[in-house]
Amino acid sequence: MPSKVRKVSKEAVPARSARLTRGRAAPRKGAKEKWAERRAARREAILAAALDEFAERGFEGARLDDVARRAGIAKGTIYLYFADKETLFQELIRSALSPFVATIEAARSIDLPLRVVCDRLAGAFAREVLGTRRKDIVRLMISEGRRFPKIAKFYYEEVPKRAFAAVRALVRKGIERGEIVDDTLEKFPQLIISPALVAVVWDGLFDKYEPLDAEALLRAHFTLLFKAIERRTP
Amino acid sequence: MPSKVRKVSKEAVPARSARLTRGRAAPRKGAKEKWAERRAARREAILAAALDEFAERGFEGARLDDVARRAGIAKGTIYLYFADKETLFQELIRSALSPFVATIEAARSIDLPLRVVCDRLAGAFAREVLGTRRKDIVRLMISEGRRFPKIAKFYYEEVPKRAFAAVRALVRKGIERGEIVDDTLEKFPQLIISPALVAVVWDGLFDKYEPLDAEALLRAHFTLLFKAIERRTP
DNA sequence: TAATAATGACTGACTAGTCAGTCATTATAT
DNA sequence: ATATAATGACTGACTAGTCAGTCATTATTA
Repeated sequence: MPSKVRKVSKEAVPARSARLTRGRAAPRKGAKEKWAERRAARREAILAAALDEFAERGFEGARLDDVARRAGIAKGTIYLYFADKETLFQELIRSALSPFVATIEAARSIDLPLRVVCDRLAGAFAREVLGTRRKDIVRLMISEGRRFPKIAKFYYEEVPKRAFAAVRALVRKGIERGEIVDDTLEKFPQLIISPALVAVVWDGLFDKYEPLDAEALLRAHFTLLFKAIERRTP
Repeated sequence: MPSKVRKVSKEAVPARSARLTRGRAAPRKGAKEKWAERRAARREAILAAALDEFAERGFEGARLDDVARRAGIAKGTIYLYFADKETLFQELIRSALSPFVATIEAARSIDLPLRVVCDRLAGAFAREVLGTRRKDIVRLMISEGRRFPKIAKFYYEEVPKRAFAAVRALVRKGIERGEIVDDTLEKFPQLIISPALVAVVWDGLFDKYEPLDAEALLRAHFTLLFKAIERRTP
């Protein structure tokens, strides 16, 4: 860890981003719900700043002073929205996961050839995870998960458990339709996503030394995989 | 992070494991080299303690007071062997890697059918990495690597770069021999090891909720993989 | 006894979390 | 409409505690 003297990181500071001051002409709306909206917006701002900070320094290394600076607020304000550092971290993971789970559940019921579903998922993963801050969430889980059993459990229930249930359902359907003949993936659904994990880890660790085309990797993976499992048509 | 008050962790303290005091009757040996030996042994003890501590708490979370306690020495002693915390971490990775690299290099020149080599490597990985503290080194690299570019680069040069060179050599040999017909793995050697990475990450993160038989996973992986790439014998 | 190794109390920089006080906004009274 | 009061979001200086790294002292060895 660059034990350098810590830079005072003025970065990304939208200089005192003002209080929760309304900017737009007030539409028909009770004062109460306007405040609720503003609180929600500020909460989001803190979470966004926290993602930057935690992704950059890890849980222990992250400083709430810097989260506050990134969000353009005072440190005390964070504690009006989150009980403590750990709760902030937990809520960060939780909030990032909820939209993702929906995507997973949706995949279960797609009614297309398995091969097509897989190719679409590969694209979606490259676009929606590797191409966004979500990859940082995955990385944070990998890096910090062991030290936060509660969060790890929550993550397990929300992501791999659901994702693997979806994989199993899709594989079963593929077998019933006669598209594929091998049920290994029902036993080890991990085998379908493992190159995706490699892509997440590789990126930002070795990418500088040997760039990796994640989407091509996933495509190659599925090409090999389907050669192995699909009905042979010689 | 269990923000509990930090337990004073008396754990694993081999109660004052004595100074560098010789225990055994002195054999024929110059005083100089005896000292060198003892220094080396103490160095190892510190590194072992450091592995425990870093693996448990991560780089930022690790306390050198605890490393010292685990090693049964005083904190100041650590500084007689390592310049600072970061150097200790770096040397930990470095020392754990050197024996491992030899294994990788050895694999290149094995002269057996590719399938057999792969099965052996799967077993070796399960035994020598997943079954030992080495998996903690891999995990540490995954977790902390981004924050230590120098160490990440070193790791890259010593492990994936060499390992993938070996994979490429083996694949080429397999093709020349007519054992396999697909060169995807030359382009993406990551595909051969990705389930191993999954196994490392899964273990100690989700293992409690859904145990994973790593060796079975790797065997299933190679079975599928070879179905896809080996010469078809219908 | 001299030289070297080890110790552990200590320092100083750093940070999670607190809280008394400020001030923009909203509600109420005139 | 204007003045006054109430609200509660926000602030930032402060506390209490942590921990990497130092060094004067003590122990061991030759």
